[in-house]
Amino acid sequence: MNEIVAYRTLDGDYSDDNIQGSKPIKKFSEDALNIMRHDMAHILAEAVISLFPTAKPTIGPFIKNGFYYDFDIERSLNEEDINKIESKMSEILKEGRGFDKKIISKNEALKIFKGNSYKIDLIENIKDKKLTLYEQKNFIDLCKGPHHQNTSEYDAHFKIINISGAYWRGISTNKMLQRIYATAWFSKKDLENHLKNIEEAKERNHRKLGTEMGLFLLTEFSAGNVFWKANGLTLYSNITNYIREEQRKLNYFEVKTPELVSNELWVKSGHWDNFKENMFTTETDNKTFALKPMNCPCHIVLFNSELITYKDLPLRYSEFGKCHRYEPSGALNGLFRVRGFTMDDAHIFCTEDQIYEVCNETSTLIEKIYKEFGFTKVKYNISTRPEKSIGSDEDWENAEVQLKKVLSDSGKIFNILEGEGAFYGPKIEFTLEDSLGREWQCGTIQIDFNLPSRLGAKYKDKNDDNKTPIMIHRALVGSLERFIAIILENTNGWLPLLITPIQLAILPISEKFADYCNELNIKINHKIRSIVDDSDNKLGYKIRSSVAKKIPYTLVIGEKEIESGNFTLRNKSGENKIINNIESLIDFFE
RNA sequence: GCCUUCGUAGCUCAGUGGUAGAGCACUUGCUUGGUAAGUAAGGGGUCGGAAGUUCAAUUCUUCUCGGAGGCACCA
Repeated sequence: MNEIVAYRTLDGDYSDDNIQGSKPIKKFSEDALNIMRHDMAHILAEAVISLFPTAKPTIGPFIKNGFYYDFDIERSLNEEDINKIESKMSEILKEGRGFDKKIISKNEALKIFKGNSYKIDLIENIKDKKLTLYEQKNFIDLCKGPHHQNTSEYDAHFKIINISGAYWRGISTNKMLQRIYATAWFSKKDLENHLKNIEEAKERNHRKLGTEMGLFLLTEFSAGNVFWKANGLTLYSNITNYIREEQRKLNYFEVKTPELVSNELWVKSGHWDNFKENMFTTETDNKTFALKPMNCPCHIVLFNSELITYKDLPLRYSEFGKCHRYEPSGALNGLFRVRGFTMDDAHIFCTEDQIYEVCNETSTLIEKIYKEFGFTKVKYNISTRPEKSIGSDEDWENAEVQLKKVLSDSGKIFNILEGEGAFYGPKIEFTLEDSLGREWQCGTIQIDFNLPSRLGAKYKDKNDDNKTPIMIHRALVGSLERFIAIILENTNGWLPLLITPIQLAILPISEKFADYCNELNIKINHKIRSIVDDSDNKLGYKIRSSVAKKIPYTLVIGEKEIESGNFTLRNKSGENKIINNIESLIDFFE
């Protein structure tokens, strides 16, 4: 039997043809899995067509963990339909299907797909004169392939995951189609494992953890805005305090600027023209105000209020700035995407020559903070000059070279996203990977050649001439709200000791020891975020309850401890550590 | 914003065209217990909101608000 499924070309595409430089794709490899998933998309399409003969198939690629197929179907599919489709797919697989490749002309293709306007659209947009079809027993699809010869070459284990809407060609003015998402694997075990991972991710959902740990509330009274509870605010403050200390070491000036700002500033900055639709506005005293969607113009207002000389540069303004952006209702997503969020923002004013120094210190800071909060896998992207941009060639060239140098000097491997920079300057983006393998773009360093001159920022150089500074926008974790969600899901609520809202639960074995515990709590709670559970419950119950609240340590206090003066510190897994006195206990948490 | 779907007690969720139920939590009593649920009793809900159909709506219909999963969007 043939052990080669298809080929992988030099540019990474899959192909049936062994073009020069291609690598063979072996059976059951990762690439073969993708091809199998694409096979399954065709099987799905056959199943759907057999159950809904008027349905028009459109496109159906493989994706991470599975595949989808978009259909135009007269009525919307329900749970029952899904079950039927799954059964039908199983039937088809039992019979087995071969995928026969046919090369035909455009005209022939137009004839074959004449009832399907979507396929016609695709065919008309294909440049080649010849195109390929893959034909199976009861279904034929326009498809560049490749496919396995026959489904009998493997066991496919699949499951339909969900149905959703998706615009034809991804354009929101086009018709919305029905997208069927499914997952597929070569073994039952892989499938089950994947389904288990989905369950695991649900268990770790930050909304669930937020409720269990008493962190925050999301309510209809302000969709997209967070009500922080005491524990959540403790967490939030612990993060900002840590960042604040680190910034202080780097000579930042922390500032606070208004949330409500006259549109005069937004008109000047250009935000009014470009982003008015995404800003919350209000009319008061016949003037228009907007909630700030970002902090930069406000920081330039501060910069302009003083006489700044070259001796003051680099000048670093930081702000935990509360920003508001109107996000479409469908975009809101727990703490991940909100309408009111706090940026750990800073704007650093400097000269061209200082770009390297500033970006280097910022990059180091970002690394340090990610590490402290438990993220060690970081990816780096540099986005370069787009077609539509402002600023001189020299400025762009200089800035891009310096950004690249910052990363390469510290031994980082990075991607270059050509032309992906903002119109006002290039940027570095920091993406971290969490324990479930998901990636989150958090930190960013952006050079700005535009806004300082637009808002008239000036400093005096050595010759007493007015110069326009370069401004560097910089965020470390990005939105604090979003970062808290990421860190919660990454740790499943077992937050780093530094930031966890409650570090220690003191558990008296019985009421008799409650006073001792409360006194102990008073002695330590200026250094340790501790609570006493003096409820009338048994020890086992109290332990269970503190574990459920994700409190990392407990101290069990009974006759033994009081007599010996020792403390037994229990961690979440039930391991004990003997501590001799209060000082050592405090040291442990510091 | 669009598609699908959901909204019942503090939390997780059952259920019904005749105004509701469980577990956990909570309160009280008993229990004073040594490492993940001791025990009994009790309180608690305009069934997201509005309108409509009906003798009767939490249940059906429409609108609206909010959530979830996607799509689009994300300076």
